[in-house]
Amino acid sequence: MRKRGRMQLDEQYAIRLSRLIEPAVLYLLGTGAAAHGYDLLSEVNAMGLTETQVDPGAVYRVLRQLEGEGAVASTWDTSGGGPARRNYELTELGRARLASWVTVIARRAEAMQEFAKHAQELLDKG
Amino acid sequence: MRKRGRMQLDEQYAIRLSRLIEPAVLYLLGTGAAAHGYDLLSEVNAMGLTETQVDPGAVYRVLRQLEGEGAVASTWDTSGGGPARRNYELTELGRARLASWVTVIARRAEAMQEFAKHAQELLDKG
DNA sequence: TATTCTATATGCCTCTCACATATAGCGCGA
DNA sequence: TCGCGCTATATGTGAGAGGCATATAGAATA
Repeated sequence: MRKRGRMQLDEQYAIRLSRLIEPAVLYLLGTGAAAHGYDLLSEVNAMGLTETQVDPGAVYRVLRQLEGEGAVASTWDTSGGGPARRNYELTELGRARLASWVTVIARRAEAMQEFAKHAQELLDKG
Repeated sequence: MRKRGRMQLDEQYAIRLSRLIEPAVLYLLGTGAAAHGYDLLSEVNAMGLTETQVDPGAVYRVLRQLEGEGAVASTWDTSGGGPARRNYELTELGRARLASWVTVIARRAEAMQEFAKHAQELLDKG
C-alpha cells in the first residue's frame, strides 16, 4: 500500500508563489540588504516578488526552516537598543539553493510571459 | 469578532501557481484548442504553464468552479464514440476573466525575471 | 473476457495560507 | 508612570488547496 495525501512534489523548487519568500530571503541575505527577520519582512515586500504583502509569521517560519536545512545560519544580536535580533547569514548551501531557485524562476517566468503574450493576442483578435 | 482563516486575498487573481490551471483552461477554450476536460488535461500539460503535470481531478474541479461562476458554459456531447463528453465554451465573463489573468501574470512574470536577473548577477559576482 | 483508452467525477488526508495572538524591550508623550 | 506604538520574534488556528487514489462507465482491441 502506497502512502496517500503526502505532499510529494518531485520538483523540489516547484513554485507555489508564496514560496517565493524563500528565494527572496536568500537573495536579500546574499546582498546584505537585510540580516534579520523584521527587516527582511519589509525588504521582501519592497521587492515585489511576492504578489501580496508578506505575513511576518511566514518570514520567520521560512527563516527557521532554512536554518534547519543549513541554508542560513543565525546569531543573536543584543547590542543595539530594542529587542534582540536574530541575524542571519547565507551559507554555501544557501547560495546553491538560491542558484537552483534562479534557474526555476527564470524558466517559469518565461513560460508565463509566453502565455501572457499569446493570451493577449487571442483577446485582441476576438 | 472578525472571521478568521478565511481565504480572502484581495487580489482576486493572486497567483498560487497551481491556480494557473484556470487561466490555461480559459485560454485553451478561447482558442478552441480543446473543449472538454480530458483534452484540456493534456493540452494544459503540453503548454508548460504549470510547473508539474496537472492532476485530472484538478482540471475537472476548475471547470466546475468556472461554470459555477459563469465563466464557462457546458453541454453534453454524446455524438462521438466512447463516453460522453462535457463540452465547454468560454462566456463573455470568461473572456474578461482571462484578460484579468493576463495582466496579473504578465506583471508577475516580469517581477520574476527581474529577480532572476539580479540574483544571477549576485551569484556571478560572489 | 479482460485489458486499455477515453471520459468525468469524488474521497481523503496532509500541507499551506493568511489571520490572530503571545511575548517582550524600548522610547515617548500625557 | 501609565499607556501607546514601534521594533522584534514566534506560535496557534481554521479553512482551503494540493496531490494521490478510487469509482464509474462506454468503446475498442487483443
